[in-house]
Amino acid sequence: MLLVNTIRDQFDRVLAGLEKRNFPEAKSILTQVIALDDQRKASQTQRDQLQAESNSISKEIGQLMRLGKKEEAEIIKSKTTELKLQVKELEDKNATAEEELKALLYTIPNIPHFSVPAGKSAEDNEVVFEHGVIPDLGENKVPHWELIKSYDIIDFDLGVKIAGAGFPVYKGKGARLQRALINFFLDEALAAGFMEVQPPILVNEDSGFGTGQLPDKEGQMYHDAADNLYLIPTAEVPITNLYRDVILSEEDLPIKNVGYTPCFRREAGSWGAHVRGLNRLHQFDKVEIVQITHPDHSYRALEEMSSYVQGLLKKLELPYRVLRLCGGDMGFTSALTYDMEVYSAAQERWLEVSSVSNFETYQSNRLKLRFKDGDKKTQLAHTLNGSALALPRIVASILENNQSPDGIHMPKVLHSYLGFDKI
RNA sequence: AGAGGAGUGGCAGAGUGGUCGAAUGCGGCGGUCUUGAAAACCGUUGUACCGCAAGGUACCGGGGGUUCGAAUCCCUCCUCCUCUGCCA
Repeated sequence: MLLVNTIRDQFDRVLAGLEKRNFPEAKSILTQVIALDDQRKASQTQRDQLQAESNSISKEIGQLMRLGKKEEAEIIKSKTTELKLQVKELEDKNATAEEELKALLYTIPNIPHFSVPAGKSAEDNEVVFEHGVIPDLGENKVPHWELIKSYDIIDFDLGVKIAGAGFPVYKGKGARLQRALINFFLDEALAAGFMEVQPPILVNEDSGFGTGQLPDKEGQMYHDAADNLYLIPTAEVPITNLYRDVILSEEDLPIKNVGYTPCFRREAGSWGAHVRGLNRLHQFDKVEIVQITHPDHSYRALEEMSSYVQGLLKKLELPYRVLRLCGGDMGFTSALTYDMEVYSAAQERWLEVSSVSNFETYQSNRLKLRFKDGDKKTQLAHTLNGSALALPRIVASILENNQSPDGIHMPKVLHSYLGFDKI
């Protein structure tokens, strides 16, 4: 969430940013935030004053008691009754203001970076780079949902039987392809200086709030009510929360973590056309990279992460393009997001396989993720993350783009991981 | 899962109702001394909020309560340790 001080000090910039996102009633909400914060400050100052008075009376009573002057102590005791009532009242007022303030701040998305284009929907995203040649499959192109059937490598019906729609079962070479991709992605990330972590895939409420999935995306996550835990929609949640309530030292930065996890998304209400086969699932595998950086270096880190992900796509020999998301299409918590899309030659469409974002201090403010700078002052760090990569659509694209009469050829870089070169 | 014990500052560890934000030791930082280093000695060393500042307030696992006053008493939740049970 945004810092109230940012809203105060850079009101116009914040307002302009929210307008770029088409955030409604921005001005009135920002004004409300400041008013609530003023209220909060006023009631706290008052409370603190009265509490100070009450504290000093208590000390006095303590001294009188020690001297054995019980009667005098009794007399001034009565002075505190009124104070206590007032303090209680102000505390309630303060708590209410704080709650309202927080609730309001939760509704405000991050401020877009200046380079983010204005726009309402995915159509306004800006293509910043394209690479590779789109294969021409001619008349014989077969979509991946048919390929997986004819080669018997991914079984949706079996998944329905044991779990439900959107939970595929990978079999034989299909399963081995999953494992190969995961290992390939992890090895690449290790070579690029990321430290591997294996986090829990169930997280508590605090973690959900820390990275911003809660409160607004509650319905997107599977929830275990018995223990109040959430199945993670992405490894971003547990990995970034590793650093919740942490004060790092400047030398620790940048922190670079990578983790493989399954991801779970309810995708409530988002089924329809274009979601056949592997295009959208309730459970899928993803390798995620996370960075925690000094505020001065976060955009450099974002570019690094973007080229790192592009490097993976090049090694997999997939045609791809990079989009800079527009204000209207960007995630709630992000300041700047690049989406990487691969071309799926039988579906004849671009599929998002990675999303690389800089959250600046939006997450770290919620997470209380800070570092001590050179002047020994604590300040909020910047958090970033990106998929590197999400598997299903990569698989879809590999299958479709490399199909041929004699089978599906695997990208060279995977051969040693797979133990075969063709399906 | 049951029984018992315990959670205090970066770490170790004292403190069981009142000048306790918290002794002491270690570590860290600054300094004296030294050719340099070590040792010794002196000083300093948590976080957040309000305030221009002085200063004030809050925090001793989380939350709630008792009290004029809570690290200390009560309730509740969480976590860890030991024993018993169960189990990949």
